[in-house]
Amino acid sequence: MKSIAKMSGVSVTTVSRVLGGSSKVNQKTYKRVMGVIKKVGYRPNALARGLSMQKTRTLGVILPDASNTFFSKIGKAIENTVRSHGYSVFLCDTDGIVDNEISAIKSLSERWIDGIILVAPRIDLRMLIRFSQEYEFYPIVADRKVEGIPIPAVWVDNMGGMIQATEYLIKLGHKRIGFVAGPPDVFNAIQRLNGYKEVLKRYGIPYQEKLVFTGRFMIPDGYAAAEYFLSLKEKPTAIIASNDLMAIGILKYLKSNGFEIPKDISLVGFDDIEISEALYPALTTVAQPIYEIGKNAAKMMLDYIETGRLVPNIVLHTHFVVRDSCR
Amino acid sequence: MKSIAKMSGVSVTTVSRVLGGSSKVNQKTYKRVMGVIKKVGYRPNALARGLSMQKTRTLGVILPDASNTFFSKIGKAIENTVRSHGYSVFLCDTDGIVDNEISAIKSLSERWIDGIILVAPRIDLRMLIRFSQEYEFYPIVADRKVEGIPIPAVWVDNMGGMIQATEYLIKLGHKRIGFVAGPPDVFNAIQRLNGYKEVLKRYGIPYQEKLVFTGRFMIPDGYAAAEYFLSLKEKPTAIIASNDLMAIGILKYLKSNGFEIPKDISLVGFDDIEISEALYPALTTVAQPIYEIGKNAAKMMLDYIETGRLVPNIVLHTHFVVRDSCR
DNA sequence: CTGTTAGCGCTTTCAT
DNA sequence: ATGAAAGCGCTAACAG
Repeated sequence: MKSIAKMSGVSVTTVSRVLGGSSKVNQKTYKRVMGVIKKVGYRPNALARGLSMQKTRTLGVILPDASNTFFSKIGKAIENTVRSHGYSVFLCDTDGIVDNEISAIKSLSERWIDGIILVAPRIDLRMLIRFSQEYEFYPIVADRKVEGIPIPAVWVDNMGGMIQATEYLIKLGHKRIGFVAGPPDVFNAIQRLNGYKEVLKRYGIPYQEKLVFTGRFMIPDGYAAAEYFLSLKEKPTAIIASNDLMAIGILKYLKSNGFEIPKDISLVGFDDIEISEALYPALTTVAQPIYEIGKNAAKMMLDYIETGRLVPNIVLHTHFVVRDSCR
Repeated sequence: MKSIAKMSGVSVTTVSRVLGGSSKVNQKTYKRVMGVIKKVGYRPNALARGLSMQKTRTLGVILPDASNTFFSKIGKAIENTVRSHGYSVFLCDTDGIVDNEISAIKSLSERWIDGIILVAPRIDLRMLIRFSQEYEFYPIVADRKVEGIPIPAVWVDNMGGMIQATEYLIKLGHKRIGFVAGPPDVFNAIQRLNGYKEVLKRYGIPYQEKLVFTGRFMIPDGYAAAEYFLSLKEKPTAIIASNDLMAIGILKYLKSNGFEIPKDISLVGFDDIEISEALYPALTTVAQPIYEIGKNAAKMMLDYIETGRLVPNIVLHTHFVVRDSCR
């Protein structure tokens, strides 16, 4: 910067102003300086700028599992919408481990990122708020319901989605519905289970523990769940998986063991990831507005940073996608 | 830092030395200062440190599509292996567009990252080398063959993998094999097509353009490909997809149109992503060492940065996974 | 409209 | 073993 100041015969300040698009610069000097900048191919030093401005135009995104399409799509959505506003994104993968979330927050804060978007975090939110104050970043929570805590959040009505799915099955005549739950420490997993329970209650069907199998949202868990359900004396006539990945595992087990879907057993998933439609039979599932989650979280962050004021929460809704895996 | 210097009655320099783990510091002062650091919960400012040291302990990773498990797994592998060495990772998604790759490089270089790992980049490598010199970062290329250009790279023998797949089909008795290619500007896509052609030649089977359909590596492309192949007068008895995602699309089309696999038509994929095994029939495919690609790229980068010297290329190999989609 | 000057928080000679 | 001071590249008052 110093050199380009020299080359164009002005002070560094003026160069800085040209770079910053300040209005207080003579048209002619502006052009001259800009010319030199272009010619030399000068690139500003974001570190120095950040150090000086106390702002980095960089955001952190913390994901439980970047190799899961559901989350990576959210990450992608965030990056896309934020980039057009001149922000860059730091991505951290935590494998769903709280300690990793915490160290990600710390590491991010050392880099003076302006804000952190936590996707489906498991961290205690009071702790998060403490960190955000101590390290001075704007927090946003995505894909987890937040209540009574001043952190802007966007989430999906998981319970409502599961209610719809369960109800659909019951109306189809199913009474014994197996449920593959997610990890009990994941808020969304609980919500989905609650949706299932709620519908059973409404329809006067007793809730049975043995019809619930708990997994960790991965394909093999679904496989194991199906194996378990089919070992039962009274086998379920339908199975709901708390996410599509586990539904895929179920599908796999059923088909390799000679069961036909939906003839012998009905199956419902949750998420509507891309492959679900391509499965055979195409999976009936609860579609989440995946991209929207990320996009909204990003927008909220931009807003939050801009205004410095808490932005209102956003609740998105699922929609039930009927395909060919139930009857 | 200043305040903790004051609190422990030493100079900033000493604090800096304590933080940096310098040996030239009295045991007692070390402990005293460390105590204060811990108590205050001090966090270093990575920006200032970076500015001063001209090193940020941060790497950039540029991916064509972060929402594709294949790439996000690679990204995850990189982050995992690099994190234990104190490095953080900036992830950029380019949607496979060269211009985005270039702006990602620029944006990353402004942040003074120490190195950039480009995964399956489409950029002209001479240009990359120019950038790396101009902006002073260490480049590593992953998942693309690099020859005659001084950029360390790790890639997979795509052609060899496809040769194996094609040969397998031919030995099964197939003569009319449809091939779903990837984008012609993607190096790996060309390599895979070449593998296919090579085997045809070896076995004296004439190469026919109409048996090749070009897609963009996504599920719908496979669907379209299958539709195309089955509209042919002489339909292929087997189809090879250049990646598993497209194979899934093919599977979908075939099954929804009453074709049985492998009875009516055989199918082979490429990549061996997680779902491929869970499909029905389980997909016979060419497995890539996905995690290894990322891990090796990361290690090479660490090495490169450490020694400042070019590290040798690494060529990984596929292995053919026979499952149930061929006969 | 433009330049001077003082930091931003940290590392690193160079003295002591 | 410790400290003073310069400097990394940039922005932001404050003067002019």
